[in-house]
Amino acid sequence: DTKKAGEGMRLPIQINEQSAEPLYHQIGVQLRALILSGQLQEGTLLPSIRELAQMEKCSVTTVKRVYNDLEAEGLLRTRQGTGTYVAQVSEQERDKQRLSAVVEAIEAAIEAGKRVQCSEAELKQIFLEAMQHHYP
Amino acid sequence: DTKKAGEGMRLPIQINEQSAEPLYHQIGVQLRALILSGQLQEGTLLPSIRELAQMEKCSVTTVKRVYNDLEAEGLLRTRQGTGTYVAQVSEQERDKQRLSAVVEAIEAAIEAGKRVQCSEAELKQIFLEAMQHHYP
Amino acid sequence: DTKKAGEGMRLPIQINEQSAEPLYHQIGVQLRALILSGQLQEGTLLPSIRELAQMEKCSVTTVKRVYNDLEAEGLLRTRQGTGTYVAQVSEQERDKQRLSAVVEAIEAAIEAGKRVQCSEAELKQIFLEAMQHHYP
Amino acid sequence: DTKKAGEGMRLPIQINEQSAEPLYHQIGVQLRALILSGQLQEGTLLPSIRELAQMEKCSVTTVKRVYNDLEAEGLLRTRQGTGTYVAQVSEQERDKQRLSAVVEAIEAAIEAGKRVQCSEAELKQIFLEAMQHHYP
DNA sequence: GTGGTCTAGACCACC
DNA sequence: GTGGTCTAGACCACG
Repeated sequence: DTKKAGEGMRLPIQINEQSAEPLYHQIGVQLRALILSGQLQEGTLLPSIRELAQMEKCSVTTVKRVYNDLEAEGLLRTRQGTGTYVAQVSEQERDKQRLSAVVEAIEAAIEAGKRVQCSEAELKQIFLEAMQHHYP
Repeated sequence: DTKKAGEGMRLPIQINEQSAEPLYHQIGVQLRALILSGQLQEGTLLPSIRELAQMEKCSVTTVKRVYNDLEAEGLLRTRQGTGTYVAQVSEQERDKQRLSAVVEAIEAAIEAGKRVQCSEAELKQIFLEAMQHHYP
Repeated sequence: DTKKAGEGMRLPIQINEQSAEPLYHQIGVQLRALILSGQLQEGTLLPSIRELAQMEKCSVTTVKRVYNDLEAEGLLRTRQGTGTYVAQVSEQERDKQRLSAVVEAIEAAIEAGKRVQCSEAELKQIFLEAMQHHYP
Repeated sequence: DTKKAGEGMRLPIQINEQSAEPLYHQIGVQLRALILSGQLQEGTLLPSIRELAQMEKCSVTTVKRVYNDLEAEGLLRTRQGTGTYVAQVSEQERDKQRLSAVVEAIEAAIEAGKRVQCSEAELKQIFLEAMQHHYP
């Protein structure tokens, strides 16, 4: 009961070559989000490390590192000779993890605001303005 | 008209040993915020590199890098033999820079939310909840 | 004097999908134990490679490897066209092999204990406690 | 308050070249045991990845992987430019982890015994005999 | 000096 | 075909 993805399966992952953020981290963040948001469902077969490496124009080792990290987090399941699958995660656990990165980022933003002595109103205004750009 | 800070001047800068964020970056972010928010006024004499290194229990080269970076940004000015001072910055320029880090952080948070397919309402709720913790 | 097993013969072999242990190894360990403990007697006809592969939902090459390994150990015998049988093994040889895996596992456990500087008493307590769970 | 280890610090780690066990795993198991058993105390500076690689005659990348894994487990703490230290772990957490590998190994041994239908007495005898060799 | 990332490629094990 | 390990070396970032 593992869904097979087509051979040419393409993950919507975008690499920003300009960014100082490490490659494996960029890929990891996006793949993690795809799983936690349910865009990749349980049991889905991911591209092989070689395929994804080719797609993202990076080394096989780099992709392997991403898969390793996500497996350590319990989001992926790897079987030698077979491939790498989206692991079973409890609905509860997934919901918990889904927003954790967002909450952290919001907290960080608010702390940045407090460091420059933003008022509550000032922060809210910045937030709402940014939201209008993203959810018009 | 350069105000002298006492020898024992202490900057309210906190290092988080646990964080993976580089030392020079942690210090830089906080010192920049102190200047941009007006907590350190124009002309104020900062602690010498050696003094600050001792206070923060880090290497002098680390502090040197921070002072260099902020000088390059035009926030600090170093005079040979006298020390490092908070530079003159136009009100307009300061206001512009003051919130830039905050805006960036908010943008990053919203993008993290979109990656896991947060709705507008969901994001707003997370933001407001976090705000309540910081501005009770 | 070779006993025939019915076509639908089912071996009590359980695959653990979660384990990182290779499939052929999981199957091999259990089949070997069935033979060495006498639960499968001399001359018994085993399921065909294809049958066992179907039962365990694995590849025929995996089962083939298991049969090959056990044949190399002298526990199985394959006759072209007829199938694979439990081989004749001297009582003495079987007794010797039966406990070898157990002894090895016990040794490994004790060495793990010594690495974290377990006392003799500590190790004995752990062992006895675990035994109580398995032989209540 | 981090204890400095002498430059030539040598860890009592033995590699078995014959074993099929991966290098990074062999090193990891032993280093983990040194920490959990208290032979390496909190704050101790470990050999640099290059030093340890030279000592164990393996690649820097392999050592890095070990340090990464143990850091992910919370046993090590790494600071760029500075080195790798034994992390602070609560007494309680350390005690819990210290025996977990041992318990697992004992469980595995007992299960191996049950597969070949060992009696309780038989298993106990094997265990006690093995103990006599290790704690004479 | 330290660690952090990335590569290209080798060789092996599993299915 | 798949993943798993390991290497040697490059280049960068931090203190």
